[in-house]
Amino acid sequence: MHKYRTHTCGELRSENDGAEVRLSGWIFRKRDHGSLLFVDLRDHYGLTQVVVQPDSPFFDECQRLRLESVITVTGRVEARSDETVNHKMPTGAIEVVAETLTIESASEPTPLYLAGDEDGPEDQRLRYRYLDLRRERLHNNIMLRSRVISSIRRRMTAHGFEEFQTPILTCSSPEGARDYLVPSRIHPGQFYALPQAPQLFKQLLMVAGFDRYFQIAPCFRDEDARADRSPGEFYQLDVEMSFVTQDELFEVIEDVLAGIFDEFSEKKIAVAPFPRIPYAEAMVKYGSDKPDLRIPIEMVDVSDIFATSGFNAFKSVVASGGVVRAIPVKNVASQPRSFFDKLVGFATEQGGKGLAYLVWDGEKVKGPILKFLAEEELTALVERCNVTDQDAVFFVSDKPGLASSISGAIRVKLGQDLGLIADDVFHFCWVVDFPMFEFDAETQSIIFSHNPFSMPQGGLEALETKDPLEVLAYQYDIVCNGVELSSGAIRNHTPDVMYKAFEIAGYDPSVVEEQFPSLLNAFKYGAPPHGGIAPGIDRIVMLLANESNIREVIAFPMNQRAQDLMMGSPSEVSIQQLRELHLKLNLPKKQSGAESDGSNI
RNA sequence: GGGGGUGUAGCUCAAUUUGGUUAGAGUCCCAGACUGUCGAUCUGGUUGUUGCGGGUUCGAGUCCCGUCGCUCCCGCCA
Repeated sequence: MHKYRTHTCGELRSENDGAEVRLSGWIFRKRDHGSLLFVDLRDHYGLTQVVVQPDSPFFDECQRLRLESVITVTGRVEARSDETVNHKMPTGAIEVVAETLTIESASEPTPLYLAGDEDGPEDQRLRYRYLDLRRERLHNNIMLRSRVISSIRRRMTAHGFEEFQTPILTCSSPEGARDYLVPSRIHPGQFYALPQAPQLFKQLLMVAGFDRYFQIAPCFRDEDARADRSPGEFYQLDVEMSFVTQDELFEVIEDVLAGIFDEFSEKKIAVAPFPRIPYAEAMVKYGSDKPDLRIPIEMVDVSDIFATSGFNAFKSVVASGGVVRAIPVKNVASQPRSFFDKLVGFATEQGGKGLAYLVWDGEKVKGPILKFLAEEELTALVERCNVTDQDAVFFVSDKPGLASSISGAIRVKLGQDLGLIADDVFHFCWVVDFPMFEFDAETQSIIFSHNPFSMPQGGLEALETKDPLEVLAYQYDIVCNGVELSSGAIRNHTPDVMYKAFEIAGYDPSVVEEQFPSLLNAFKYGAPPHGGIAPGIDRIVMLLANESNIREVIAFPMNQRAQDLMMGSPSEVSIQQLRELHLKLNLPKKQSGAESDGSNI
């Protein structure tokens, strides 16, 4: 008989009745009847009830054992009598009557209670992550993650992709987020950087002729956390393809993602091809470049109708380059006054100057701005917004950018408050045709709006002849239920277009040569047209696991302040280590309090 | 860097309007009882710098100021 187990704790059924078996696992729960003891033994695979009889020599010992102790039990499988079958457990038809018991590892009382549904405090959960991971929900999330990644590998390989590794110690790049730096011992004063993404390497692999690349790639960015953004590091399904058009790439990614979501979720998935929404249209219709298409509300521009109206507040905004966006909502005429007032308050919180609205209630139209509108303007609004009885239309008027973000926030809020967001569906879409450049109000200059490596639509000619702010890029995002899963692009693979694009963004050719020497040089020796994308693995698993915080799908996450409470990182290092690295600390003056938790480093 | 929420026993939470005796309950833990439970049950018991520091007051968990932790958001995230 195997030293530890003949079966797992999720395995035994009534067919095993009478078998002599051995199980090992953790004591999940105990029910102590004084002269009869039930132990629910748990391992990775499940739970099995073990019965300890009063005449067992180890009865007292087992009684004293605390929950979460690890034991090995040898005994006989017995089918339970009809009244004692537990239908809630897969192994509920049997139990194991213990004949011998070995204590592998006794447990102290645990700082987290593992047999309940309630989460403990976040810092305790992180500090004792190995205990939290024993709980079913988290345990399942991590297994889901493993299976998703394994399925991704199968699917990518089936599509003809090869998996690569790229360096973790690389060099700092001038664009993007803050880098994590690693000092060099051999080269005093010089640093490696951890890659924010393997962007340059994957493009160089295309130049090297490998054709179809993928990697489950760790990415490191020193940026602050959000609920859906783990600080420090995260994983991408990094993809790059040669000789590919945008549509071909979409087809591959749609197949992989739809396949994954179909395999690992019961929710409905909008079938491929996913809708393709131009960026400019998304900003008007949904007020966002990551629209949640589950919300059945679409905004419309009504600037022209108000431009000539008697409502001076809006009229003047339009006259000075602003817009008016209408948010039509079905069946809200019977909502109380407070519903409308609260929404006006919300609009102000979002930075709006206010929120106008009209309500169609039977024969009557109501609303604070009604008196400013002529009959034909009202008719035009009804037509433009597809208004029917009992509908309301909200109006936001501001500069285009603000109007989009405010109306977008209102759209999401309405979706939530009115319960319009179906939670049994994954609604994917592509947002395409992002602008190549944008105007930076702060520096009063033109900057890259996404990344400088995208191919401008129309190529060199577009860059040379069009208004830079009108040039679109082969730059796209894939979005699911309002979550941005990834950006991607067809890349610019020619030096002359690269020089020109950087010139428009105010960079001298020498700057391009200095900052991206590897890519630029590589492109001088024959580079294939190529493009790619890099969906976030953590976010995909988060959606599939129905979790609202990304920590719930990461085995060992950091807290919001980028600390690993379990390992105690980041931490101080010895003077000797610093000396070898030619570093001298220059710590901030203000050392707070006696509390020494390393947080002021 | 800024804004919001929160902090009471190991854990989950309570403590009445504007502040009033020795800060309670469940769970965990400890002891005892119990042969069919499955979140076992029953009896008894231990557990507190009310995050920390200061202030107002005859009196502070409660009010004020500061500070710290956790968290959500903004900034940031090619």
